[in-house]
Amino acid sequence: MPQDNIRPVGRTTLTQAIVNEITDLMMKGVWRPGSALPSEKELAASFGVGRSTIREALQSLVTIGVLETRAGGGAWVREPNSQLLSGAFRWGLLLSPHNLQDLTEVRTSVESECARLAAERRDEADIRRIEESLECMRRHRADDPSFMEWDNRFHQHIAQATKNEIFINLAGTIQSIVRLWYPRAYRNPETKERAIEEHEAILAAIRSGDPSSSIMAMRFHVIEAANRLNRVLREHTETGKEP
Amino acid sequence: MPQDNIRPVGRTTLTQAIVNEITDLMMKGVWRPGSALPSEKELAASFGVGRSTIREALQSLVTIGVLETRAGGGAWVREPNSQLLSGAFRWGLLLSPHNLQDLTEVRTSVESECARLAAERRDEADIRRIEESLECMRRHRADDPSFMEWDNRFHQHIAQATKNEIFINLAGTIQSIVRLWYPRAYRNPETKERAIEEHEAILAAIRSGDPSSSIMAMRFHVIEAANRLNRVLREHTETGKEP
DNA sequence: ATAATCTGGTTGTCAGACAGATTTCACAAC
DNA sequence: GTTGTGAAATCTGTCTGACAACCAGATTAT
Repeated sequence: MPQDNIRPVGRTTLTQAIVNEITDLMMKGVWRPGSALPSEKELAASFGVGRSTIREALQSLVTIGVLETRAGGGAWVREPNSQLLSGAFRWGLLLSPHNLQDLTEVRTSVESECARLAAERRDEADIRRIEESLECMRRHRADDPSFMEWDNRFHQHIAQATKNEIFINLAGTIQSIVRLWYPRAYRNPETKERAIEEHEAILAAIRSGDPSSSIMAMRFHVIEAANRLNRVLREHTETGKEP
Repeated sequence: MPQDNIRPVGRTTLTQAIVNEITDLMMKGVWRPGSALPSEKELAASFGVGRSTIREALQSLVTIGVLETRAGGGAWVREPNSQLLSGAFRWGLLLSPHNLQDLTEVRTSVESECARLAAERRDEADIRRIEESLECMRRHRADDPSFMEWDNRFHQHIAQATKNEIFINLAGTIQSIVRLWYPRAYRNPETKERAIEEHEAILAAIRSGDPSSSIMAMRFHVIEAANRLNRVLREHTETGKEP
């Protein structure tokens, strides 16, 4: 029997190991959002490492936005707020087309599932919020930043209609990444008109409560949006530089 | 009218300031992917701070995945890859509250999509790895921790067969959360036998390259596994809260 | 009761030290 | 000229100790 799946050769630095330990403990619910971590000295003693190592690990989590520290006041697990999380990743997103394709696949899957659940669970308030977003998109079709903002909210409100916290969070993460890219797509004015049409179809499907047509409408929209973006990127032969 | 907007007061720590400086320089193209950064000592001198501060900043960027360090060899800017994107999802999931039902919904969606893509893209090596995991599950059906470990790898190898790094990471994160609940499900010995049968069906579907039957097999398995777990939890009147 | 002050613990930052890894480079061997 | 070798210089990984700034709660003074 071939030893194909041995160990991923856990060779790593102590600091990164501590980061993993801490995040594991957070996932296990030992430290949940809003609660305080032990002091650096205690952590160092518990893990059997020096304080510098602990500090490097904690600072990593602060930079990512998972923790918050106050000089003299300890470290705290932050409340979930996808906004700030993704802010930390802004600089890394000089995507290659390959990354964009991976992201599109995930987005297609997650958002179409959101659309399905939304069709099954939406209430009056959900529909109203989604409608409003769409209406605002139409009204601001001339103003790119506003348009994108309402486009974003449209998708976010659909996620909220699922009443599933994790989907809401996933969709929020996706939106905040997608948002970094789409200003470029708007160079082509036709983009926005098509987007509005596709959003109308999605809204109609969710309002009628039909899961499978909601999936299809959302799927179509996400894939088409990615195609439009790809076309713009290719035309400008900008090798995907600054956001 | 309340003074809502008085406090920008950007006071921050030196470490975080250095993180911003470095990322700014990277975005300006001073340090491009593949190039090496100055040594920690030089950076400390240039920025006029201590080496610890520089190290905390660099380690943050290593954790995020923007940099790579080699002991004795310096720090390098990494090529942009999907790991950055995966991180965003991972940290988001870490903070969002996870109850079993929400989690099961998300898991069903993500893993069945993985199964679909795996059926379309799997190569010989993928199939072999998945088969091996299943074989090991059979061999360790008496040892709960080992069994769960191989169960985990089975799912992980399916994710790998998608060749989509974001899905691989997302599935892994979900696995590690799910893993917190499942030791309890094994109190019922029948659980493991059923799991093996369901895994066999998934493997067969993926091996035959049939996307839709792969989706169904995975969907069935995830939902059934959740049902079994719920049954155990209810018997023990442990309310389905956090682990 | 309220305000001022003290106090112990905590984070932010620095400096120095040393082990282990890596690169460099001169030098020897073919 | 190319390749292999080994030592030196450099770098990161990690720990320890130190001190200022800071925060929260207890104590004291008004």
